[in-house]
Amino acid sequence: MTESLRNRLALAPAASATARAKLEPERAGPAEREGSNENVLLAAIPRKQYRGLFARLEPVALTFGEVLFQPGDAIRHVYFPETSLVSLLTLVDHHLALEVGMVGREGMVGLPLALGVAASPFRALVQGAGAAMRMKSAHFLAEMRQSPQLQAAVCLHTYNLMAQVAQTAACNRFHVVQERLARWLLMTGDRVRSNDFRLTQEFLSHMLGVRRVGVTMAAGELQKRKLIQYSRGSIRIIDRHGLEAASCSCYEVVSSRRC
Amino acid sequence: MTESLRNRLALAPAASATARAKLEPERAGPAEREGSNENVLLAAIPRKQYRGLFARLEPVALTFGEVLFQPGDAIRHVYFPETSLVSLLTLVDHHLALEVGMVGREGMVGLPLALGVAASPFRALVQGAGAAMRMKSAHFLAEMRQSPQLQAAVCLHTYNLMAQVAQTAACNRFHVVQERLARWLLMTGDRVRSNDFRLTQEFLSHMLGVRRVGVTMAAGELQKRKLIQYSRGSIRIIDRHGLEAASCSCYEVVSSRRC
DNA sequence: CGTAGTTTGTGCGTTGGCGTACATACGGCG
DNA sequence: CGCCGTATGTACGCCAACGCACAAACTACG
Repeated sequence: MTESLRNRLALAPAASATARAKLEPERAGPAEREGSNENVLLAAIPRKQYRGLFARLEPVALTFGEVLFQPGDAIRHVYFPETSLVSLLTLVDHHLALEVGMVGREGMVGLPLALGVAASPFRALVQGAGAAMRMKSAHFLAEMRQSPQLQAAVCLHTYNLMAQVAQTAACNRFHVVQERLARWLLMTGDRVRSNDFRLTQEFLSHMLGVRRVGVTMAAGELQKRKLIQYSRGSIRIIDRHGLEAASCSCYEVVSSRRC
Repeated sequence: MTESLRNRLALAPAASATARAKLEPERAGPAEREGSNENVLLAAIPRKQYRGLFARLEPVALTFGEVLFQPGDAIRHVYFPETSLVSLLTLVDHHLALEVGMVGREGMVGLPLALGVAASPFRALVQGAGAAMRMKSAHFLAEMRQSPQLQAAVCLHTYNLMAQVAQTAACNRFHVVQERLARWLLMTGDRVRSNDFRLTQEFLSHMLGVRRVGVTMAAGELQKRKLIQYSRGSIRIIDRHGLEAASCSCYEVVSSRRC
């Protein structure tokens, strides 16, 4: 049964329609497109160039559970999350998925294109609904050629992502579920800049690559320690400092690299 | 005891002097620098440019156990392995190391420099003694600016490395030691283009992030199944096909990406 | 308001790997 | 040749997580 559930999620990872509809719909509006919610990579582009660029950027509202790429898919658009959050998953044995990185407003989805490869090795799954900008692949490549600032920002993001993926690898190897869960919640909280989000334990189990029951017990323990609070698909961080203490050192390692 | 051993290796991962000396010394000579042993990235540079480049390339013999970078170290040189093999390790909790990628003649060590960051997040540990070319960081950056071909090759390698790290992450999460050991041996064999190499189980345990005893048992099983043969620091693959069957699917996933 | 579907909780037995300790075997060096 | 350091093998208790099964609670919708 667990197996079949995993299978379902791996092949059609969208949540149920009802679950989708209620996930932070108010964040998806294009109203907040400006200001500090702007994507960091786009912000790196000088304002003069940006004016021309703007015509090629298309605001999109990403919905929870949406899959932007599957491994091997041709990359037609690149995405620049603003208030949204995208998970990068590695698939293995055709039915298991593991999150290896997350991309928010500090990065982009479709990075391989910048490296000259038109296919992603990951599944890109929208994990936090919200706003993003997107651009056709050809346009993005043209912009890259024109803007050294964009190139530099993309390179830095590539470096950070690589470091994040590697740290996640080690973390998954050495740390127990509870620590990893705490880290995941903190990192997600950082990126969506909010302390509560809507996620089921089932979903979390696929991110962390463990059984759903494992999440239940880890989350139960964290709740008992008054660090988080949750019920039926919503989780709230109520003691950020405590949660940092409960998480493994990987959290500060990754988040301190933020530059 | 295990702890203290790990500690020792983490802080001073060089093997004993005797172990070092005997590890494939004949491969380190600069004699084979030419031809199909050449590094793939360097090979991407057109021969005209290469002539000028050559003056800035310095042949070096990498010895087993040598550490090229520690995490956070400034990158002074970049390395282009030819017959040598370098492991990239993520350190965690100050005493545990885990291999997240390996770089042979298909890549370079010091990649972050190409991304505009002068520090590596990894430890780079020479895992297969042999020849390499190296270049001062400043020279490498200059070459990058001059040669679009080199840029493209480096980008492709970045992509491949990212995919490899991610696959390793998932592999470490889902597969048992025996499968991972088989995969590791195959990947190493591919890169040094040989079926036997000199490595202790202790060393392997740090690559795979498991106890030495775990390696003993996994290797014992593989030997019982006539796939490998080993004794006192040397391992030989005697049935490549069988070993592929015994390894997890990650091997073919990663090695098929080779392009 | 009740029912169906989703989400969370609990309870097994099993297992792969951990930490530790100690025993054996090999091989280079005096 | 014999010794000592290094490498490998074996053993034991332990635990986190596994796979599976089913119970309980909540919510949305008819």
